[in-house]
Amino acid sequence: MSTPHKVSTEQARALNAYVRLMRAVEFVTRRISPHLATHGLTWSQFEVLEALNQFGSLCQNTVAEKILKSPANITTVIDNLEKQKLVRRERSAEDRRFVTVHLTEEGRRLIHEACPRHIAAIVEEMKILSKSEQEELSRLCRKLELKEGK
Amino acid sequence: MSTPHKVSTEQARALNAYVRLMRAVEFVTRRISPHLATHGLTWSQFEVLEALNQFGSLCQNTVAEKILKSPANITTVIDNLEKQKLVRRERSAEDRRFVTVHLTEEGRRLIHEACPRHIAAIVEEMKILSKSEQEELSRLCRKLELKEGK
DNA sequence: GAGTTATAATTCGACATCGAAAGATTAGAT
DNA sequence: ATCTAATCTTTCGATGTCGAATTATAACTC
Repeated sequence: MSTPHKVSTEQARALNAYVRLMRAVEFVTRRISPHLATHGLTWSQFEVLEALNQFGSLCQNTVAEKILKSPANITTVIDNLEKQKLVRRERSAEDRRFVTVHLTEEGRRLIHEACPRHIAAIVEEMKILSKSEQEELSRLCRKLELKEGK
Repeated sequence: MSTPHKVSTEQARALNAYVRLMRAVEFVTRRISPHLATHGLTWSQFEVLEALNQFGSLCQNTVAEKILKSPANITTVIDNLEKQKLVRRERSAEDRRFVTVHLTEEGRRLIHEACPRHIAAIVEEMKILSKSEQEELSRLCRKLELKEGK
């Protein structure tokens, strides 16, 4: 984004930080992703399984919140996970609008196998940063995420 | 990614930094994106137009490198831009394997209109961080991006 | 209890994304 | 000159992504 438009020094600094941020995520993601492919999982599928493993069975709306995706999207991801028999849908008895999603035994086995490797891959990526650098990165990113001043 | 798996303190710190990083990008992107929609552009379409505006006409392979996407993907994005008459394809005369992509007048006009707003939106997001924080973020992200030690 | 409003999930259409395979073209080797 | 390898683009199939409209259900109001 270092554009031909005239920008002040301050704007250039902000833009540079932004571009670096985007590129870092792009490259880190690219290096981590292959680990998931070996388990036959896409990124979103992994995130859904992980959320179910961590929080227990959830309704689809909650899954969407956890992995920061739209409900419409969750439907298709769950569809594909169900085809692979990694999760099971269950229409709630009390309120029939809700669909609760459960891990199957198969799904639980897979995520228990994939998760440690995934964590290891992430740690491997981040350890290029020192302890204090990791903490500083967390702090800065949290500020960007919240940005309530907006 | 704070998982139920046992992780050491060091792993937890690395994971936390990673999750913060991902979420920050997710939220910042979400807040910036609406600006593009007002110009009828998707994220990728904008990136392609911007690359052409910045570097001049490029062949598709180069566009793919600039915006960090696969060549297969570029084909469809350019297809959609061409439908809107924002870019023009031209088979290279010297080496007919290459397709050079040019901005049309329409495309140039649009990107000149959209770019400043986009930059403003980014600056608005990043200015929650101080000068030195922006610089530190750039430095940390650059380290993550390169990570040649791998 | 009938009508309104709210919420959960799905469907639909458009676009993005990638890997793999295919097609076209060039460059290099012999 | 011909064969081979490399390179650029496209096509194909699968998945993901979203907003908007739709369906099903529940809760609320009067």
